[in-house]
Amino acid sequence: MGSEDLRRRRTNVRANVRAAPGPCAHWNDEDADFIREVLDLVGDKWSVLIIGTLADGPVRYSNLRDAIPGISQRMLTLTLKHLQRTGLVTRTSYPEVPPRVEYALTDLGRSLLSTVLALAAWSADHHAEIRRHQTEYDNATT
Amino acid sequence: MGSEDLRRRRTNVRANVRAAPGPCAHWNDEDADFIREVLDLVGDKWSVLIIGTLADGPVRYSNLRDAIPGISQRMLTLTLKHLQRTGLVTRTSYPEVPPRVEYALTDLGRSLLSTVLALAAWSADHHAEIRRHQTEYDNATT
DNA sequence: CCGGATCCAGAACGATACTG
DNA sequence: CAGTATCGTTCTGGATCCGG
Repeated sequence: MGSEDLRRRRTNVRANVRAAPGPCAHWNDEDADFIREVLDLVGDKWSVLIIGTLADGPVRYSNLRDAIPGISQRMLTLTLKHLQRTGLVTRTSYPEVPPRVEYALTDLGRSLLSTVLALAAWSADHHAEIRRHQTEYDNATT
Repeated sequence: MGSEDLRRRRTNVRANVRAAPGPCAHWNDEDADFIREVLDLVGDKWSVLIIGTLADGPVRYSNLRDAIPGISQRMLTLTLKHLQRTGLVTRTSYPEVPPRVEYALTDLGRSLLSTVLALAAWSADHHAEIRRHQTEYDNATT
């Protein structure tokens, strides 16, 4: 693993003693760290897809792989580990033959799901407007 | 192609092949694309910080740079362009000497701010629990 | 004062092959 | 079935220098 070792992903960048003015009125510097941790967690390519797929109940590894088009086994495993480490999903392996492993959302994961759904709703509501701005911007700069 | 596909999907009950599985019960594949666009936009290292800093009103470039500790000029410029392209912020340059440029949130940007605040609240509420899970996971795997 | 341009290290991601 | 190992590519972000 080495460079992708999970526990070293967020090497702490503390020792920030507020030399600068508060960046924002809605959160302080410490809160900013928290939200960035969550965005690092959820802002990657697959996390929200996996969380959404687990919304209805436990799902097996291969079902996840099939349900999420385009994901590689590597990223599925990696992201699941990541989500498991932060306590959003649980992994349960049943000692059978053939092996069976189920992943499920924890209560914490479900609570995040609801706020992610708000973001999804915003995306659906405004994607047309976003597209309009984008093409407008692109035309203005060419 | 339509009716043939439909027939095939119906007869796939025997095989364990979910022909075109929606990945999630809460959004379809197209919605998944939208939310990923928004996450790509907002999930980077600086976007939310900038949005938060602009929450109270227009801010000049150099004030942004000072208010956001650790950001490089390159990333500030880049991220601002990105946000401007999607219509979340506006850029207004005043033809003065010395030059002055102000950035401000659009209505779209403010609407996103409110949903981002929900995520920030979730982060603040659960960061302790997350930390606990992380150390627990790390201890279990060593 | 407000950037643009360039270079570069490291991280994220994907493809493929292999294993208990 | 459910992963791990390894390699290669692409992308991100920081440092630095330059320009209007």
